[in-house]
Amino acid sequence: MARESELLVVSATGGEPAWKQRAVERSTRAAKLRAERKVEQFLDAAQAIIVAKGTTDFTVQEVVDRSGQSLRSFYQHFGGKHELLLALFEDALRRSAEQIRAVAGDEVDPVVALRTAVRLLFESSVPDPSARHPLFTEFAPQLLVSYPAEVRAAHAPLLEVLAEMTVRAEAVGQLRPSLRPRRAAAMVMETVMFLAQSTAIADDEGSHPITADEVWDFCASGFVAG
Amino acid sequence: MARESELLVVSATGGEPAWKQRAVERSTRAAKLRAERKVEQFLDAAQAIIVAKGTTDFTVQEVVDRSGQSLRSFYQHFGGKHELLLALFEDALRRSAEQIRAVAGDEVDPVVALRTAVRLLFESSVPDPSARHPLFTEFAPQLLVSYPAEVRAAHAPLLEVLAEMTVRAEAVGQLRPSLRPRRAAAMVMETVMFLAQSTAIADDEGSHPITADEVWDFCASGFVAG
DNA sequence: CCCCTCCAGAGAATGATATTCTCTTATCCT
DNA sequence: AGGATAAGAGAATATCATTCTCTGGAGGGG
Repeated sequence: MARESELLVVSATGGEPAWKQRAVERSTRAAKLRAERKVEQFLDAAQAIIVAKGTTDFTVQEVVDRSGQSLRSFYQHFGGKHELLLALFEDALRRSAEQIRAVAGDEVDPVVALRTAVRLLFESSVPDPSARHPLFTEFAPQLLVSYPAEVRAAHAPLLEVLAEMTVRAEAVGQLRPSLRPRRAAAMVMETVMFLAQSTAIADDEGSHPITADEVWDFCASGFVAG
Repeated sequence: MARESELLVVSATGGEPAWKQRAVERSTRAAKLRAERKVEQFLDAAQAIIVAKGTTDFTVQEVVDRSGQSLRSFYQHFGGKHELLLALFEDALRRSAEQIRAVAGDEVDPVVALRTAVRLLFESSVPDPSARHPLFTEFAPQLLVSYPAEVRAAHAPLLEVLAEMTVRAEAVGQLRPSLRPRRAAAMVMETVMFLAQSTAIADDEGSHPITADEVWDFCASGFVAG
């Protein structure tokens, strides 16, 4: 078996022999590229299905069919449907964070930046059948109960953007003194996303449909000093 | 057939004959009682399973077995599993509303009452494996996407309690002027429940676990005048 | 008292999905 | 080229929810 000589070489060089490292690296890189391509095909297919059906109630089979690949391959790249959803969710949140940073990143007044961020986030999070921004919040709740850690990880980029803003706000004395800035950012993020979600429960009679401005108003007077 | 003479009698008396009305009434009342007993057995069984397993991922079969009844009967009393969940959810929220009213109902200062309400609601909503208060919020998200109207209805009693408080707060000038009181109550309710939910996503490293006081603090400075 | 109807128990049948397995074919690396 | 590895096709399995069929029993009307 090669295993033994490998071990000997390893102990001689303190690692893998260079050629092997290179080979493995090349091999894994190629494999990784292939895998990434495949994964993206699955993600694209799922995304397309979601916008087409306006819901996240798709079957794995649909994704497989649409991506022109096989179940076999799907389960080779994803631990299960939940990983696909998580990937989509993560991606959507990452893009949302980027968008926010792009639009509000160089605003000098941190409170103004936060207002922009809250509005954008709210609008991205409201379950809107118009496809521009994928309705990624619809499945977040389900994931939240089953995979809290992963959801937390997915939230990270967004939390980062908001935290930068609340930190700046604190620095210029615009944050209510008793609040830790990151804590405030987390609460704002979750509040905005969840309130956007909750618009689903109340757009029948004229009473409810909460707006981005209301949400901002509600959050803001919770953490803006004064 | 009896049908024809029934119709004659009906047209003669402007309704059912009294004996028949009574009989039907007695019969339907008995049936209703039986149905209620059955329904409660199912609800109790489900409740017990939830606290036993610490999750809402039970099967209908488990509920049926535990309640000592039959699938047949289950679907005779519930339109589906979701109705069972909804019933449980509704019940839990109703009880929570009652509890809040009992504890904070005769507090003169509406802001103090609201603080009590927020704390109680938060503590009832946090997914805590300790069984005292059933962890009813876990399945709310799933229901929210599928049965928004029913969820809205389930929220009603709680919303009512909070709305009474915000209305009183407004009356004594303790509510931020730009906020409509019922709107504020809705946002507070949803924020508290959702933030309690979100504690699930972050109780690993020492950073997160949000407390009831923090949530109160966050909400309060959003709607208390000044 | 007997029959008849309706309720409900037991559990098999169905249907939808996720997940795994088997066999075979294509692809890539050395 | 040759061997490993990925991947396609799709059957098999597992898990549930939901429905169906058959059956027994209890209560009420004749």
